[in-house]
Amino acid sequence: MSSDRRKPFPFDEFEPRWQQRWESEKTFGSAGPGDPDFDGSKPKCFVLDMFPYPSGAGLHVGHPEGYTATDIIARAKRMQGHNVLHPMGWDAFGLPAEQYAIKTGQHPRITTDANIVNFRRQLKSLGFAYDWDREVNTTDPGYVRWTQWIFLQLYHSYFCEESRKARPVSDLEAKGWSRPQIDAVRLAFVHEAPVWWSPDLGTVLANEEVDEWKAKGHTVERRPLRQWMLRITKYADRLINDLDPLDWPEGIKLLQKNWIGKSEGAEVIFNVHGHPITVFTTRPDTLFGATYMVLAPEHPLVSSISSPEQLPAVSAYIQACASKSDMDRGDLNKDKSGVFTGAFAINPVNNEPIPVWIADYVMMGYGTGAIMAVPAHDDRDLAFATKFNLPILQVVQPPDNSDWQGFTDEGTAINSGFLDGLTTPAAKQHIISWLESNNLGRRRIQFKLRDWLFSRQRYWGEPFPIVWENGEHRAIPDSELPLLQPDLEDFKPTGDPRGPLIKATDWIRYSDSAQRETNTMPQWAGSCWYYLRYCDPHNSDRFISREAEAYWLGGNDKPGAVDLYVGGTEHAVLHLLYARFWHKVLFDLGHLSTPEPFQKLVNQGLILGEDGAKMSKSLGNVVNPDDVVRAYGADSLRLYEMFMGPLEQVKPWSMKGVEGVSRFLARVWRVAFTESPDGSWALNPKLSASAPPDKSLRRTVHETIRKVTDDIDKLSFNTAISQMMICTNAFTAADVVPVADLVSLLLCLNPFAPHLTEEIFAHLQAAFPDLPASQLALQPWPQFDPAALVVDEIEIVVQVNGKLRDKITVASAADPATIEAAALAAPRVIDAIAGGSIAKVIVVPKKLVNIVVK
RNA sequence: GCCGGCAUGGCGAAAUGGUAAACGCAGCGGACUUAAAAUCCGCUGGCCCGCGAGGGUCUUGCGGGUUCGAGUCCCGCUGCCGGUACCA
Repeated sequence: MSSDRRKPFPFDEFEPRWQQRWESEKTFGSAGPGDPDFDGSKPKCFVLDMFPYPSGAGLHVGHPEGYTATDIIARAKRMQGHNVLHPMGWDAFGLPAEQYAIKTGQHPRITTDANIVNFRRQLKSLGFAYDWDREVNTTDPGYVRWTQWIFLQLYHSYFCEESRKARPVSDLEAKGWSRPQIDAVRLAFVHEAPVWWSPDLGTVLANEEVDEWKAKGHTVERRPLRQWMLRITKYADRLINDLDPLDWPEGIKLLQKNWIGKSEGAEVIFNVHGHPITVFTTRPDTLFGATYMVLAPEHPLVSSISSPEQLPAVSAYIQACASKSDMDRGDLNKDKSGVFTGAFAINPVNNEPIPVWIADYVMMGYGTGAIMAVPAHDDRDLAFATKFNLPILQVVQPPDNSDWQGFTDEGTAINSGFLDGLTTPAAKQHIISWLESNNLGRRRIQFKLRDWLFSRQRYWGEPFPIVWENGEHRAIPDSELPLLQPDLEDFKPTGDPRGPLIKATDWIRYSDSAQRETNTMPQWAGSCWYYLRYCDPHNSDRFISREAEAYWLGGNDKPGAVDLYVGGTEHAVLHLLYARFWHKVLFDLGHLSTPEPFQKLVNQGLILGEDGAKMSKSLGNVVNPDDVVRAYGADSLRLYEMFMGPLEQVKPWSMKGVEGVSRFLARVWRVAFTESPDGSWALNPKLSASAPPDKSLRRTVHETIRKVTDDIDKLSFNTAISQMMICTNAFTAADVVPVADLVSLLLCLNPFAPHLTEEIFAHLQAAFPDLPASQLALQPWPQFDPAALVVDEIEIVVQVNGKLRDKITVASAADPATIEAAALAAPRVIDAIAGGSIAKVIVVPKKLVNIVVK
């Protein structure tokens, strides 16, 4: 006895055997341009998983959910005649890997490699049809080289405002631009600004990452540092507009749009004792209602405009804000604070003086760091004005005459001079024209999106291919790529904002007068373009060959390159935004033929623990895929995860459910085999190659082919599996099973449960030599016969006033008049309409009759 | 607060505006077995009527509406989950 539980079918024997065969025969290799077996006549299909972060914990059951879904699509598409690209790789740089290495005291190279070995073993044990020859690892020198090369593409480019595209900075050099002018417009640039610095992680973080690491218990503070930035804000418009033609969940599109945060409004220039101060507002129509102005405490003009009497209070307030951690600012959300500067601004529309305050509810990082406060029609301004007794002046009349105080929607302008009587949108247009013609302001579109903070003070990431000389940066030549990080015994963060690479003195020295940049790139760098590398993973001349790019990523008249991308929602605004940005830059520069990376995106839902709570070590409800494979087999795990419910839905785990699908697979097994008294399996005698056709069985089989084909297309795997269960139950109940029908089911089931179906089919091949010689996975997808679906008679439901009263059976070809007559003649219908008069009869062919009685 | 998503049996769920609950889990009964497991067969939303076959009636979070007909479409709520937050 090898196990405490008797196996319902010998998966533990045949699953590893088939996995070895697929590997040694390279069954799922995909040939692209340049490869020997390439067949360019087949349509391509690029089916992509979000590659995992190889953590020390190994795979959890959430990984195989998305991976099984794409595996089913990839296998089915291959059987349907597509040339399928279905690869896997490792997102192996980054903070968690380095934190793990620090914790275990081992070099991140060692721990990362060990984790990858474990992940690869686990994925292979699930029988995924990956082309393992295309495996990529973001930490491989051959990969790092091209990550750095792409960075240099950004470094050597600027955003051309006329063409709205990235262009090489050499264009600007040709026009005679100076070096500082060019540095000021590069897509990759150096900037000194307040950034998010985490003292205990010893690095800065991107805006998008801050929450994640705070949630893990790390502290984050604001600190001015010189950093590498990527000018993603130039792409804000395109990143919003280009979402439209993508087949993404609307919720994810919205999340990105909100993150980019486009606001249309105006800049208005106020005069404050000779200093022009510009504010940004989305409601220029309320300018007459501005009763005070607020500057961010960090605003550069605060000290110069403050009156001598107010200066001590102002300085104290600025001091207090600076020491306030970000957390405190968030928590004290609604409780407004602020100080009067003693200065007055002149409202340009009516020359009224209004007091200028500073308050931390205005942030330096958004807009101009200054606002005009309209307390009557803005919640925050209202709270502030109420607290500090500032005047509140109505300038918008609500359409329904509701309370104007705190009314923030659109209405009609009042108390607004020349704007009076205009609707909010009309007033906006009018005032903007007025401001522009008087040089007092202009139309302005403002985004929430900030430029991407791209440098980290860490060891485990790609070094920047940059050297510094005489305070000026420059790129190292492509021939020096990849630039690998030096081998450091001690790679721990130092707390020095230059990062741990500062310790590698030999490595830093580039020449007598030039030193290397010591910052490294964030984890996102590698994941921004890995899908491109899969198309041509071993190319040492280019990041991807022109031919491979055109074939795998272009050519289907869609903006998105990858046909299907499946992964979790957690990347909605990080990876998915960054990758789109890089893709667009490479597209602009002529390296790619599509403007978008991912045509169709699907988010798999979270799998919860058996108790309905999120799986976590502390709750002890984590399910390890290895344990499930050991007890039930890979096919059962795959099938269960697809049978649980719709892919996108959040759903709880159930071991009983795994047992249920495992029982189903055992029933399929027993259609093919019967158990001999000695425990061995022999071919089921009810299988027949020459069975007389059984019409109802045949109909079930063809209905199954039809439904499974449709459902796979819709990614509706749970209902496809239901149908295959129905078909299997029909086989179990039948006295004779035609081999061809069983093979049809096996073909349908093969993408879901590849090991079991191949094993059964191999035995059928031995017994029935007429069957095709190849594996199921290499055979064409089954076609259903519409004739087999035709039935002679159908049941029609008869309703009276919408209530089910009787059922009648009619010939399937019966015309509506015949159906109506039969319905009216049904005995229980006659009873139901007795005493009333028939007002109307609705006949829905092949479905129902509804008799309306009065 | 704002923006999304969801709400159907004891549980996971299914249902192009057309028989609500397919399929699976759990439960109940039966066959096989000395017995158990496994397997196979059958039953399984609530209430009411009937010894029974069967029949009636109610039921998709709540309240309205559109329609011959609504789980599905529209309006208004409630609850849960996710995202986001002083973004002017």
